[in-house]
Amino acid sequence: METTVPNRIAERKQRDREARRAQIISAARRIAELEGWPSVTVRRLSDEISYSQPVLYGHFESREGILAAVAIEGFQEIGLALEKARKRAKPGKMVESVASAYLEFAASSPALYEVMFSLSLNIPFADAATPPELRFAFAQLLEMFQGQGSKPEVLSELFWAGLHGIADLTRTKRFPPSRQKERVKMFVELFTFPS
Amino acid sequence: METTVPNRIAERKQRDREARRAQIISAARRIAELEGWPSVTVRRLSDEISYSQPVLYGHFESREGILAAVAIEGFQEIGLALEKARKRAKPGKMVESVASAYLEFAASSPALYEVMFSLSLNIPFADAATPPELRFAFAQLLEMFQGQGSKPEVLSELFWAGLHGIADLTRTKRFPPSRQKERVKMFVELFTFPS
DNA sequence: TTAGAAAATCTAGCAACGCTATTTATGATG
DNA sequence: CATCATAAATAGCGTTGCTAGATTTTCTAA
Repeated sequence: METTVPNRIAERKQRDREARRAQIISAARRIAELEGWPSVTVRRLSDEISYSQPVLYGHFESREGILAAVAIEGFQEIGLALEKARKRAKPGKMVESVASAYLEFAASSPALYEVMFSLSLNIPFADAATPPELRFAFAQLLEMFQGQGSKPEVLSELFWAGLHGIADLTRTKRFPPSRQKERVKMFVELFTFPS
Repeated sequence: METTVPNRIAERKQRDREARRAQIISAARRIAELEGWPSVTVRRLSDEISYSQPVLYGHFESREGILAAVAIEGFQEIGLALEKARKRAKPGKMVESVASAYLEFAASSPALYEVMFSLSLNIPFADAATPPELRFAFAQLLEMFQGQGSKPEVLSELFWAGLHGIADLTRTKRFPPSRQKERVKMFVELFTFPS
């Protein structure tokens, strides 16, 4: 009965640690969304959580490691959003529902979306080291095209590419937001096949 | 007959100036392609052209101004490549030809392609201040869908978005290069309509 | 309760960055 | 040759990501 106390202490320490980690990620995300990623500096983050800079490096390898953690959070959220859109869609409206959810996500958190794809992930997607959050998100798109078509893999890749293209070109001001509704409508038609 | 000599001198100076400007852009592009954009520092560039740093600021407002100039060069080149692909395509193969040319461009100069779209251009695309190179490139896509379909504008936007999505997701390792041929084939089918 | 070990945190500073005020060299003109 | 504008270099400012080493805090055990 002597090891229980140290365990409690260790557990509390770990909870504190995790809370602080979450604080860092949350601060990075908030600042990025308000002022852009260049404003997310290590000094600024250390201010934000009221610790000195080296503490951050006890949680993440580098500044980029922090951005990567934010990106993972983003993939988790978009995965859940797509799953919801897919499952709650009215019959025959799945493609439209998922497409809208995707673009809605990208438009409502532009900085988050930006970091999810600007980070040049050195891990190939097919690799075993690919974060499960990323896999789950893509699985939602795959699921959609399981029944129809001959090549669901390739088809969902193209669906993803199209959505990402629209989101990215809108974010970087290449596409006028004014025609967005028309764009989505026609895009959905492209990916809807007669049964 | 006294103003001819100064004129010649002034002309020579301007030629030198333009040559140096071109040198800067070319060095930036080369370094980026070999080592990535973070290696393209102002100090490195000034070394490369054998001038001190402030000279660079006589040509460009900032480091980002240099990247923007490289990006413009990229849009000019992709515009010409797409035009060529469109004009030389065999009958009925225009979509395939242009799509291949686009992806070929992105794959063969990844750093160049990256800077063309990572730079968050604050000028809206439709704006009068939009660089003509960008306009020309998009005009090639617009031209393709002029005859067919009800909304050529929207259709070419979607075509562009799809290609950009494929290029970007391939560049950031989300798409395995192995399936690329299948992807392009199916993509072309999506944008080919029965006449 | 308290001394000492271990863990956590901070201070201070390095090298590299973008950028610029100031000084120095160059080169055309009277 | 002397003058003066122009072109270029030197040197340095403020900020960045990151880290070695000093310092404080926290836990353990006599």
